[in-house]
Amino acid sequence: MSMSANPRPLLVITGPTGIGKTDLAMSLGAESPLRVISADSVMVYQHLDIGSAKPAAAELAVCPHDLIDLVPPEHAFDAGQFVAHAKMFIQSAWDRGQIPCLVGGTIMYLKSLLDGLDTLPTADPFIREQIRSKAGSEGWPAIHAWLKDLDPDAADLIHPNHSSRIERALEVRLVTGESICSFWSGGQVDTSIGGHAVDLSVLAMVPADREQLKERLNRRFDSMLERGFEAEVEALRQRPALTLDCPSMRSVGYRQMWQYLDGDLSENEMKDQAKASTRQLAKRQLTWLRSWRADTNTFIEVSNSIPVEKAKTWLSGVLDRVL
RNA sequence: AGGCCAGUAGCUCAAUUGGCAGAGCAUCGGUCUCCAAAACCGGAGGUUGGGGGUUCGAUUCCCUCCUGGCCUG
Repeated sequence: MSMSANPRPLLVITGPTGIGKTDLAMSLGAESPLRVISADSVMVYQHLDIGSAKPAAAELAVCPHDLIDLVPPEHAFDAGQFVAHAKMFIQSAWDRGQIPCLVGGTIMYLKSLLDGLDTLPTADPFIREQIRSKAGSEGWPAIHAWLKDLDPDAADLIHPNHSSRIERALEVRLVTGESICSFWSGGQVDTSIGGHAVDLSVLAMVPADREQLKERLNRRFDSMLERGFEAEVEALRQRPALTLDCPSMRSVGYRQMWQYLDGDLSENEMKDQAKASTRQLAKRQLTWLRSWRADTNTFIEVSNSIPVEKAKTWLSGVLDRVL
């Protein structure tokens, strides 16, 4: 595939949960030929609406989002699937003469797409189930010892308690017979999309005051409850294949509501833990943003209102350059 | 009013016979190559309600005051 001479524009709006990414994208999209593509590991699931802060149907009618409501909640979506779908939607936007704009706070998805993912085998549900059931009876340090036996290089890099990374490394070793380390190219990944180089502009929204963001997140969860979040989870619980082990139900808020409906948490515990998990999510997202592309991203501070004018200035600067 | 119980980290609670005040959660920082709203690692945080006494040494024993809860009248 030959590389196009002219890079094609790709926008990203990211930041911690609840900072106003979606609202800002819709404001910008009203005046420019943007096509919003979600980069959110929870909005991708169907029927996770209130708790994922998904835009309302009326808003989506005005400003369509790709990569929302893509898979049923029983599925395990992952970074690899995100990259494949996102590339397709970005290409489609270009083909229509639109500017694709990734909007979301799942930084690992954005990083996987923009910095590239080495060619590793995809997730294997059967192998994972075997690993997990063994871990359930013997504990993760025992699985780590198993990995150390098969792939000492990978085991040395992974803490004995770090279940997800142990599982992945072991999975790759069992499926391919090779160490996961042997697949790492050290950044020599092709990051073009559909054969086109990407002209990337990232806008990162960060809170001017963390306490203010926390208060907003607390209010947002209360508002979700008022808008029927409990009923949403009740309805999800009617789906036979959906369990607390599914990634969709392990997400912030859904997990705690599920436990509350199971009778494992009191109402106050559910609220407090859901809010705390949301704050921790925002904290981890900010940790990502401090290091990820810290030199190339444009950071704008957000306090009480969404800084639409600043973003418009950023956007017009980008458009002048790329069009 | 009297009696009893309690008061230890932001919260819930440990601390053997008087012997280096700890844990979980929250909080803060970090890690991250296909579950990432996941999983994990690390740090900080205390005049043990106040004051006094005994003791080499008091969260622990004694006195007193304060606060909260329960019981009796």
